[in-house]
Amino acid sequence: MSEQVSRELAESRWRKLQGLLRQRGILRVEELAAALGVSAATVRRDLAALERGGGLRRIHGGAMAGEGRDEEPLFDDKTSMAAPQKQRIAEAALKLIRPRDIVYLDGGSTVLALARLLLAQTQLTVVTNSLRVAQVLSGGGPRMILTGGECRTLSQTFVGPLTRAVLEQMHLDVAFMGTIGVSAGQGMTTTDPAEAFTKEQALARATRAVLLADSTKFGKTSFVRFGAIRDLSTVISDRQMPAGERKALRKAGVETILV
Amino acid sequence: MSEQVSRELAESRWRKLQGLLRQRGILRVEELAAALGVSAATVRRDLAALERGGGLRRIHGGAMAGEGRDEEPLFDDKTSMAAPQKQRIAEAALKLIRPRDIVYLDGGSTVLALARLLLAQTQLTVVTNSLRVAQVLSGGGPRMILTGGECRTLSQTFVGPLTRAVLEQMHLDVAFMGTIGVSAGQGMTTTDPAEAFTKEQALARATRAVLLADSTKFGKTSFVRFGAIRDLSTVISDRQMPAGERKALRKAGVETILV
DNA sequence: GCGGTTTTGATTAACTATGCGCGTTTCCAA
DNA sequence: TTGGAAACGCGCATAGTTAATCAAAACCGC
Repeated sequence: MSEQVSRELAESRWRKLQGLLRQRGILRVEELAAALGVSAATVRRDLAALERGGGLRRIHGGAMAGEGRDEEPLFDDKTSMAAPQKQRIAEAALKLIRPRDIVYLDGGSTVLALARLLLAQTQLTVVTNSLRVAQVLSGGGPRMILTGGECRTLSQTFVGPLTRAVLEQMHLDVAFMGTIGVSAGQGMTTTDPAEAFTKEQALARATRAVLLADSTKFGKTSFVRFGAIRDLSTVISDRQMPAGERKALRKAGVETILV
Repeated sequence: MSEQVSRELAESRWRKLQGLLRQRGILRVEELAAALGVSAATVRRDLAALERGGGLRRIHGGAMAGEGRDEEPLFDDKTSMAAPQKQRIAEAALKLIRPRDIVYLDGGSTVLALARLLLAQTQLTVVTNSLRVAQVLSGGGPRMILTGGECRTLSQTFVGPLTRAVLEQMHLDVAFMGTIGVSAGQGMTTTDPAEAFTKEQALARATRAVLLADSTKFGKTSFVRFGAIRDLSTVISDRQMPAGERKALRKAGVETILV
């Protein structure tokens, strides 16, 4: 170490760190070290300190934002950290948004990636029933309205009659939906009836409905159905999407974007 | 030392120092020394004095602006333990809750401390308009219902007509409220009209209303009033609470608990 | 001016934060 | 299940920061 005249203060580094985490959701130690200009050891120490404070969760190889858990089979670190196609799907979805739209964001990790991209927007209004989306957007960016309702622990979303009552009063320009499974025959399906009911409400209130579903979701069927293929305006997926499903979408008049 | 006649008085230096800090948020000791034209030793002495006064926080290598604005103490074990009386107030509040109550939790850091204590309960229903309370309770514990509405960035709470519509449908057994200021003459006051409106809704829907306010809140008046002393059933504070205020509470028939 | 007090600046010893090396743990894919 | 690679945590060395001490300068009432 020769001469680091004005080294950064630890507190301000923590701020940056938390900011980065909020923005990106999940980051590896090496990325943080590079972004902050310190060694990996220091990043680990910072993470340990901040974790004690409760502002983030550490995982092997990095850290993730927020206290919210991940619904799905406990994301294993590497797949979710990489998750490049979810990111690309989110970026494609961003292009479907017009400056002053009222946007609905459903739960699910792909939609969450879109939420992070919306942090930079300020003219938008975002409506959501997802606690994790709310956390991401709570610091600023677009106007954010949460539907409220009863909290479903597993998915970290709000559902039930109160949610319905709030959604009924709204008009949505475009709704971005996630799903557990989707197929030409069964439509979209998810695990929980209350969740499905809320999703249907959102679909019904929206002028355009966009499904964000990576290719692994196709052909899968879960427990409860929440709408048919023809309710959708657009589907965004990746190129591994089965050809048969794609054909069915075209037949139903649904635009398909592959990234 | 051939100094000028008009040597700077310590007090005016303090004012400059605090001004700089507010402006920049975070500064290192050496920068301050240069800006003020004194030695680093003097700056440290000043910082130590001002920290005792509470106007700022010292950190290794410098100082950062105090909690002049909203409190978001940037989770750090050192700072979070800086409020033992808030913890004690929260513990006293816990005793007022009965097993199957429907509990409303307002925003504010003291109420947040109570939320953490409720994590162990499972029979309760918690209603809140605070995103941070929702985060704390999202992992489990009591049934949690969020009111929804538009997100106020500064306080991380949800307010507005949607919030009202949801609250209107509810009955609450006990509401735990925070406040910016409270006094016998002015009642409770807060900074934002929409926030105040939501607080009034909650007060109106609750059988019992409990104010959690450490002694520094008494005698303070903020911008918008949200209810009178007599709307409260109980006030929980610490022993430094002014005697005059206490007398006024007794006169209004409000129970007072000091921890 | 003159002692006594207060404030400031310099010096130094103790402390804290950081980076690096190394042994241990965790993860993942044969 | 097991082997290898990546990630982790700990100890140590170092540089930067702080608190303690002391002396000089400024202030103050007389």
